[in-house]
Amino acid sequence: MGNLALEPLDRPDGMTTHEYAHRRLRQAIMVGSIRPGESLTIRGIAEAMESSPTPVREALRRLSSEGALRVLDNRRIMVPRMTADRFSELVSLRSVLEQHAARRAVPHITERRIDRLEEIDKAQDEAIARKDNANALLLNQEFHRTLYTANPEQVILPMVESVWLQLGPFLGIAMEHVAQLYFVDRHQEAIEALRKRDEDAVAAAIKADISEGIGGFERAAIENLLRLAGQ
Amino acid sequence: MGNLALEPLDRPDGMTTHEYAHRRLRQAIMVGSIRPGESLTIRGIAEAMESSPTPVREALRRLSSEGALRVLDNRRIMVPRMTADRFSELVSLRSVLEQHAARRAVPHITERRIDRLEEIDKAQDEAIARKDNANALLLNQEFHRTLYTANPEQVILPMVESVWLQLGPFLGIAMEHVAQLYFVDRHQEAIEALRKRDEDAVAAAIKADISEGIGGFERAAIENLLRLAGQ
DNA sequence: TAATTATTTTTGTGATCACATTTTCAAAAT
DNA sequence: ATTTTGAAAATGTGATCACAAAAATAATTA
Repeated sequence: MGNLALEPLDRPDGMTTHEYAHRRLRQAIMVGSIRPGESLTIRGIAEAMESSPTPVREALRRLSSEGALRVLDNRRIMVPRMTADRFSELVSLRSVLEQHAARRAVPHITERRIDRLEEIDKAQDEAIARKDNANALLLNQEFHRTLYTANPEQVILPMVESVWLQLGPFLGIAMEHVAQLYFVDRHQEAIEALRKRDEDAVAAAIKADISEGIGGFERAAIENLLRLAGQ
Repeated sequence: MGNLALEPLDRPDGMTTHEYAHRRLRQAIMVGSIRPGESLTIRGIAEAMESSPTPVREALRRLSSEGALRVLDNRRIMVPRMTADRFSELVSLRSVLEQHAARRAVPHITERRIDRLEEIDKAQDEAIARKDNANALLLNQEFHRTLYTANPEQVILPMVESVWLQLGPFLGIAMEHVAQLYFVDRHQEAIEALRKRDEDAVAAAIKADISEGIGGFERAAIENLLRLAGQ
């Protein structure tokens, strides 16, 4: 045990150990680098990041509250297994949640922020062009996050990120078994709608972006992927 | 410090200390018995429930991930202050989230469960009749929870409960300053719609239940209440 | 050989301690 | 009287330890 693939993240000083552990585990899960079903041990993680059980446990509690981890009756902790049903539940929730977040952002959006969205989208296109899946995924997230945080009163974003976190492991599996991820980009549509402050059009663009993106996986394809991954 | 109004909850044996602390704090926040802005100390809570810092800290981490608590830069922990903007953000999110949860529950609902909903609603009506606000609130929550958990794949409920948790402190304030809470009951409508398996009608009933219930507070009334409570 | 039991190891949990930071409160200075 | 400075107390944090439960391994039995 102990061979946990946690790439060391840079740690701004002043960051507490439990916060660092949280970030590192979170990222690992989000990118799908911890296999669902594999059980995590507190001591194992503590050793892997050269700290002690106390802060690691705090990080694990947070992640389980965020839906990223599940605590079994045996008190074992693991990344939840994905099923086709859960997947479709998560995707439909993501769609509803992000459409709403987008709508609530529109009244607060500034031209400067729209320009920033434009830049992020361009960077994402470049990442896609050079087949850099991982960075394309991150830039896609940043696009959405930048849009939603236009709203200064942020109660939705943590929930959106929770959904991303829960979908992460599946993306990891997909990236392992599918040579090239198919990226949809409705971002230009969203940007145009934003410039017009057209809430309905923005929501429509986000909805399309999600349903044609991660929502585009057919049920059969999902079950196939999960079977391939031995889930 | 120290005099924390935490009514002792019964603790099933086998329940861990941090879980117990989580439950107890959660309930206290949900009912609004911890004043927003008041800062919580780990040692204070530990002392109040006769345990030690370690499990309390885990409980606090979970609660902050659930949006019930906020960790300041000074590392102080408090129940977030409510503002009119945040309130309206939370209510609109609640509406969207619960409409969706209701829709996704409809295909899985059984007659038995609808009967159960009927019973809960009756109990709530009785609680309202005898002006038992606290229990009416709890029964209302149970009604909604019972509806949404018809869906076996539950990814939405934690988020719904997070919203409840964030609205809790405001309800506490409202109950202090308003003699009698005005309860709306669109539950019968929801039940009838459920018997017909009519998703749109169910969602409409839930939407009305929320917008006429907690959503019915006028902005001016909210600001007034918050001012009265010294927020 | 397969199943059962016993032993050993691993693991989660919570209390305690030491340390650094922050807060609080009193004394001194302006 | 107000601000500034200093000491004391309180607080968050993380490492360590002891204990109980669980899992893994070895030994025994059928």
